[in-house]
Amino acid sequence: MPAVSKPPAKNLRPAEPKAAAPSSSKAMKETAAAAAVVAERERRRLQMADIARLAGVSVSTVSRALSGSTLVNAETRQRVVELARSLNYTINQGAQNLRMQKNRTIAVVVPYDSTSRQHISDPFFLAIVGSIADALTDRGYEMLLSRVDSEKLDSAGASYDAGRVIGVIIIGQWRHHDQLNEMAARHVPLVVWGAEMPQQLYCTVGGDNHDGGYQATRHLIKGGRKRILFLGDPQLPEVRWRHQGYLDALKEAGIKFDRQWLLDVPFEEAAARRRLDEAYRDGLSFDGVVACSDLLALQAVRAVRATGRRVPGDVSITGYDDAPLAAWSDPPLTTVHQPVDEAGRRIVEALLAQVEGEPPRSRTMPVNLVVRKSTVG
Amino acid sequence: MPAVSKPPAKNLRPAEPKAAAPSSSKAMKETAAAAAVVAERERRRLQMADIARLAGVSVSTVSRALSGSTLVNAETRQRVVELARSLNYTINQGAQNLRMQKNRTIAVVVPYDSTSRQHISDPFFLAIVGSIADALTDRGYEMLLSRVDSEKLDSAGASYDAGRVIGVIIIGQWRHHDQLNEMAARHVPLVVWGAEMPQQLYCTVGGDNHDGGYQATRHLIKGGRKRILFLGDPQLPEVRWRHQGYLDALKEAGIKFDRQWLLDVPFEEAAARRRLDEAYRDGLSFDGVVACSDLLALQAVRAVRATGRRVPGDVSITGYDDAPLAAWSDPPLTTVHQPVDEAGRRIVEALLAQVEGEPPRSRTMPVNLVVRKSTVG
DNA sequence: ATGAAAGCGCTAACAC
DNA sequence: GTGTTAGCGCTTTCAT
Repeated sequence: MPAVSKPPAKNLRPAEPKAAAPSSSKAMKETAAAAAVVAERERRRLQMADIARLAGVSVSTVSRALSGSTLVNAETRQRVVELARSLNYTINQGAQNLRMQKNRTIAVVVPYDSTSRQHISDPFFLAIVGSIADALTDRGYEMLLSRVDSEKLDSAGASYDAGRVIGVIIIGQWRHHDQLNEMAARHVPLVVWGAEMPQQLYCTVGGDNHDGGYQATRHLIKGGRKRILFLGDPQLPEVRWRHQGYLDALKEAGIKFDRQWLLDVPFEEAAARRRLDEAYRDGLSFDGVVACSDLLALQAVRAVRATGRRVPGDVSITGYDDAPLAAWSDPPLTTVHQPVDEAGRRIVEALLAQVEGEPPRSRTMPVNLVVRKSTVG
Repeated sequence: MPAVSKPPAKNLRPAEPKAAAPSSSKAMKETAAAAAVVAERERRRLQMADIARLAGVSVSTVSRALSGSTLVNAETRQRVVELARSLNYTINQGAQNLRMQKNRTIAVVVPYDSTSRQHISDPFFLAIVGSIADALTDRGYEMLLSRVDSEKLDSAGASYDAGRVIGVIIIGQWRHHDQLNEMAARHVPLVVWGAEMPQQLYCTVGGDNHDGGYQATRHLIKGGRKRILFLGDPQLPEVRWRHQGYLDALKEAGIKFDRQWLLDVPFEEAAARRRLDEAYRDGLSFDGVVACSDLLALQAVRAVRATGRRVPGDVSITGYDDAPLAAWSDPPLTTVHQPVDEAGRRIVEALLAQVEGEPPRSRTMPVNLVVRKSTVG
């Protein structure tokens, strides 16, 4: 190679020099063993060039061997693969991804709502995360889990813009319809666990909230209840649908809805209890409660019992989600079961479809009422 | 540029050509707007070169501007930053990491044990995952969550070897002491939620299991119980310690342990129930149960009640973990509270210390007994 | 204050 | 069947 065609090599190392390598490339003709020892001593991360040197072949050959290419001699391949194995060498995924323009990582975001304080520790959300993790693992994708302030949801989009992930899953839509729409408009592959809304650009997967609210209410009515409270915050899309189902069930039974029956509490236990106590103090009279989570329902149970009344004797109460707790509580809760296991699969399915370029398709899954002892009928 | 000094450019694109760019570099002097439009139309991911072209500066300048370097003219910086902002451009993290040799992601692995079937959906493990996610987020790290067959735990090490993550957190040690030791011997920064064991190379963070078992048992004894079963599988390190604590409490009270009192069931509900029913059938007589999870305890409650006996009247029962469910169950469980919130912080702390090169330091956190209604005393 | 160019660890087209 | 080399999208030294 004529000297004119290439400037002398310069020292352009990144901050951390990878190794105190001899400066002359000729001095690098060390023996395999020695090189391994050096690499180990320096505690530098092994790389393809090391394997190549040790195996006495070029990096291309190593690359081909490790990818199982038939272009490389079977025996050579064997040797390289075993060498890599024995040294615990694994292809640097970052470099590979960069070169191949591939990526199999999905962001899963659990927003925390500064107002309602229901965050990642919510058992139902955690269960969904688990279910998504399973579905993703099954399909060979990786999951990057993070918490994000729900006011800054778009920071979830940033990890997409940064090429860090190829799609985003958000657990719960809260009040952030607009932010979500914006992300979708930017073509971030996105699936949100929640309820379908009018004028929605993004894709949601969720339970049938209208039917959930309807079934629970209908069940109470069938049990002879006529003054039924609704416990939840209808500002949240999921809750709004449940409330609509509740209203429809009332109407169907010819029961006129009383504004006072709506107890718009956030997903927070203490607030629910306070709100119920207030209702009693205000002389509100009721014989049924449709709550928007199992924990809320149990708070209602406590509030009712605190007045000397009985559940379900005097007041029937339904929960929502069918968390493990619902089956074991006192009383065991009649509750709307959400299909957590299916949820993970559906969410992942919907996301990967978008990654493949298909248009977003929302999906509503059926829910079913599990009747236990917190209601009569 | 003399032709001799450089071979003609060849087409060495990776599989997906990034854009149908004009072949002459002179033709690339498009206007800013046009370029943006093209990039958008091609739906190619924006990159630094695009921003550079649009801003009329070199990529180096863009790089410097975006990193807030003072080496760049304040006004230029402003312009570049705003341009990037308005186009939702974000530095490609993969490329940046590769170049800078940095990485802030941590693998969190929830093994599933094919034998006992307790897997990622276990509420307690999920809660720990949530707690770790919080701690990691707080410190600016990312979390890669995955499930792994506990027989192939070392695949967790692979993502370290691949440079994908800089450390690994494993939730639950199960029976895989040896595999974990191996990983640690390979210097994979590693923290395991579990119990400390003799001859352990890896770092564990966990509750004080001996004390948990001891406190629960002691509480039963104080309540006058003398024939106390232990429900759990002592093959698991955590359970082994709890059992030891149980034995020590018995000995201290001068109660002789009867081999039959050990009901070695895995963390699986159905099995626990079956085992208890068998015990009754075999004529085993007992007045207390120390269970190794809240769910196990509740199964015990059912089994006891199924014989017409009462809890805690005839049999006192303690749980373990203090899951949300324990407070609401029937009866509310006396149980050993595990410090979930602190757990996440401690685990992350221990891991990052290792990443910084410090030697592994295990940590045992205090636990405390929460007395409710499933025991007398 | 800015630009040119090398190289992070890898893959694949091209030459032999 | 194997080696050489360009380049994935960045950062940083060096030169200006």
